[in-house]
Amino acid sequence: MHTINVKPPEVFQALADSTRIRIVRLLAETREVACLCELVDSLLEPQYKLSRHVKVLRQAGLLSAEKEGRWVYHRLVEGIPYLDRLHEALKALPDVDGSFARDLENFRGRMCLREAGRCRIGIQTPELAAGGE
Amino acid sequence: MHTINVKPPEVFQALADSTRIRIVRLLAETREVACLCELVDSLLEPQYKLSRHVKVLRQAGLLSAEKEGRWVYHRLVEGIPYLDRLHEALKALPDVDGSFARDLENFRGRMCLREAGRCRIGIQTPELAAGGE
DNA sequence: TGCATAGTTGCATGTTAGCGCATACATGCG
DNA sequence: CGCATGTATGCGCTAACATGCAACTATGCA
Repeated sequence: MHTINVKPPEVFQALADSTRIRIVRLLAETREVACLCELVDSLLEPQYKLSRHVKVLRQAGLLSAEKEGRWVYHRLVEGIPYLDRLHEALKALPDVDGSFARDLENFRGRMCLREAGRCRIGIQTPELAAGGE
Repeated sequence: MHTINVKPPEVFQALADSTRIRIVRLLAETREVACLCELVDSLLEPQYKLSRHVKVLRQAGLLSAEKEGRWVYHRLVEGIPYLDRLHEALKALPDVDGSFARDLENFRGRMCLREAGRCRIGIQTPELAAGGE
């Protein structure tokens, strides 16, 4: 079910967007699993937007998704040599304006709201649930 | 003169094209320097096309160029952590259809035509010099 | 069974990107 | 100087992409 066919341009194309880089970078740095609403509260981007970006990453073979009740948890696909090295490259990216540090801080704070290791609340910034800021 | 400002999306965008991946992969694998006509004869793509792609890679900070008479030699930018890891990722890419092996073979063959380590001939496939195949 | 909520997706739109063609620029040689 | 040759680029076209809006699906709880 997972990427048997590797299309390099598609993989890099998937990372050719700042929002998608933020998502992957967050998951690469923390090696965590995250549902969509946790990503929304971390990146402070509209839900439909992140939903679509996550889909692109999944289709490129970078992420895998696992449904759990109403929530869908996303994680990095690991164990594939060129992907693992790509993650290393992402972790080595500089954070000139500190925007990634902010994402990371939001994410860690959001993780604290989990119960029994799972997300039990929804989006905490309502105006992002349907778009707009 | 070199990339002081790092824009991650731009870097990955530069690799989000099969032709550009072929170029970078060739240079990463061989750690060689190559002029444009050598790339044309290796990838068998029109000259104007590779010229433009090389420009994109240069602007993204992945390649550096050095003019030498009529020839312009291109090389990988090395020594920057996230770029070096990106090269590792590229070298770890699978070559399912053997197309990269072909590029590599063409490239090595073309290198044999150098005199004193420099390219002294032009494009050997005339129909590619101005485009068309 | 009905509602709230997590997540997905069709549509319209503005923007960007790659390509082929032709042409222009730059350098070296006779 | 003028031509041959390696390289770069403006133009027009077409296709792909990111986004906002709104509607839709899916799951759990009262």
